[in-house]
Amino acid sequence: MDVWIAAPLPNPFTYQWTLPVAPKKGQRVVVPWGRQQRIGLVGAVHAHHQSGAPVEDKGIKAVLACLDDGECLGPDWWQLIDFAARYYHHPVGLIALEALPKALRVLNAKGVEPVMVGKARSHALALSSPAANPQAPVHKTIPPLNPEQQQALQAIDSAQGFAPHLLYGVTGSGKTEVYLHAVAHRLALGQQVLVLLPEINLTPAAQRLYEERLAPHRVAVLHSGLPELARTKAWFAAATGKADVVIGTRLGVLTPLPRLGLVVVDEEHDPSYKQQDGMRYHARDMAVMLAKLKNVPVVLGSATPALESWLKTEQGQYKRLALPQRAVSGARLPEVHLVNTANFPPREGLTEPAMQALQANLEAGKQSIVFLNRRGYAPQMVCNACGWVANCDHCTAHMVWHKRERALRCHHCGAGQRVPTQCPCCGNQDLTGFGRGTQRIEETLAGLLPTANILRIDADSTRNKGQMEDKLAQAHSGQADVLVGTQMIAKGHDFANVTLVLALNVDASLYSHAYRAPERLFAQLMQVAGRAGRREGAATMMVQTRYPQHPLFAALQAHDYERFANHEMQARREARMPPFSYQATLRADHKHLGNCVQFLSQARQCAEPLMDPAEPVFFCDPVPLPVVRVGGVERAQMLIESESRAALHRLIDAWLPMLYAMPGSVRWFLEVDPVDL
DNA sequence: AGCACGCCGACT
DNA sequence: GTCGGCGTGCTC
Repeated sequence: MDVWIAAPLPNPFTYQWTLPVAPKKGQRVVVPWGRQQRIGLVGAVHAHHQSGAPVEDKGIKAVLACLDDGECLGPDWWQLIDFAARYYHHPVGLIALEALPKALRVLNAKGVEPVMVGKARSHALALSSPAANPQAPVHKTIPPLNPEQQQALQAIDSAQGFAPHLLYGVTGSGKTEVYLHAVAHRLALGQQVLVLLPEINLTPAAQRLYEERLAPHRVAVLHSGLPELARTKAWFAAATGKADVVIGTRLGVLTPLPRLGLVVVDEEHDPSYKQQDGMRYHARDMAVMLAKLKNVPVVLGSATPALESWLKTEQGQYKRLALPQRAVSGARLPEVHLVNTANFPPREGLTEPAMQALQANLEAGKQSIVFLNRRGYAPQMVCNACGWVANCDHCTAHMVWHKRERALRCHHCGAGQRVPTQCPCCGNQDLTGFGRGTQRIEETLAGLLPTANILRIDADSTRNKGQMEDKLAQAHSGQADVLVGTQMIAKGHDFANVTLVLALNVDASLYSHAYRAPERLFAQLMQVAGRAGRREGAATMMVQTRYPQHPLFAALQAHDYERFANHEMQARREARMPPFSYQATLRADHKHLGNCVQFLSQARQCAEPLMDPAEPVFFCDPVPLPVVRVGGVERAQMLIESESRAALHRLIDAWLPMLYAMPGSVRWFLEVDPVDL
């Protein structure tokens, strides 16, 4: 019988089955593996094993124990795992075992667990009660749905079988209300719902909301930040069908959900849905496949849909449901002003008009947001005497100065050190920061607006448990006058009193070599613009830029995603870029870049005889990554492209065994549908 | 991925 | 003289 092990190997291992109970696909088993014992998952059960009769084969080791009845990991789940393995060309064993909580995939030090048959395992881990707070559920007034929301809801509720929807609604148009009603509808049918969110930060508020509105239904939350036991419990609640709503980040899509009736992917355009290590899957795409396999509807929601999703609505593959108005009457999208930095040279990163607007908004008792997608105090620390720059020892990158923490930190490998008191090169003590991050803008604003309460929200200031919630509470209560932050402040939060948004440092994304950079910037600016003017009254957004004539800004000023999407789509169509072509990359990592490049060149040579002129697949030259060295490892990659998805995958399928057979110590992996190249 | 074996530098 | 660095090879 086949057993999958968590190892980067394309094939399962074959074992004998000599246990008294019959084997079943999905069962967790303990097998001898080399010098160790490992937990594996039963894959295909060969015909002669069905009866449970032992096989006389001295060369093959036997399964030592079986740990459960395999009920949790049923055929539906395996279909999704198999799909992921085929589509992302990643080993089944790694995908399947890494999708399980650690407690289920790693043997504990005490030795082999007892044989467990039946549902014993799920009872062993008691579920926590649904609502953590015992007080009576608060029933706030639920806003009535406007006609567009009702129409969208109707479409989702009446959907039967697989039906993908794109809920396209401006920020503040009440997408969440539509989700809640659609979820409630499925719960009433006795089904489970999976709700995916792009970031861990967004889960506490969502959990509160769903629990409050859908009580007494049970809500489980799954993300990588949970303590091990909490994650295991939530996984069991989902996998045994005891949880009705599963709110999760991308890993949630790999959880078994036996009663699944609806999938929701909020902010479906968000690049955080793309896993950036291990199996580099896109959780949104996996969610659509999950819905297809389970034959249930799926709702992708966004104010600025990914071009991939938008194209599918144009081609009729997804049904587009539009929410064109803000749900709160009187709430208006902010007026967008562009401040040309050629005319208003910034001082400490801020232009005169921006400063005046912040000052005026403070005096009016309103809140402002300053958006800057760069954390730390300064992205570089330089010596004013000799020009020395603090670089990371392990990466081809500058160290970022974190003034508050008195540290230099590498944002690529995480290495840190104390801030030097003098230049290590010339001994000069005049070391300064070059460029600006959120800490420095916070400091500048504190000087310029001495009476203002300034709050910084970024990955550094919200690292500790509860800090994010604390900061959000201060923002909501009105205690904070100015919120300085990275994209973290742009996502999902509903700040009632924000009437001014200032966006800094956007120019690098306008003419970037990364072809998706404008799409990303537009989505971020639309999203952060959406934080303002959520209640009645006027609101303003200011963008400091050297390129105010860039077409992206015209679309932003008109709050016109469709104009932007049409423009961008046309450019992609003409350049035969995704979504009009399909891509994969082969990445190679090694201590020496030369070995990476050589490996990729050889890999390309291997692929040559596999080429079919009728279905062209193009191999680009191997190139070093923009940041060549990270953590002491140098990296290169090779882009592979085709206008036929099938042709691309056929080629990779034939190529993969050759890659596995290539000698040498270069670490490699394939990435399908890469988002940043 | 682990985990062993194996061959060269700085230490009790 | 060893401890341990990570290169390389194997796992039914």
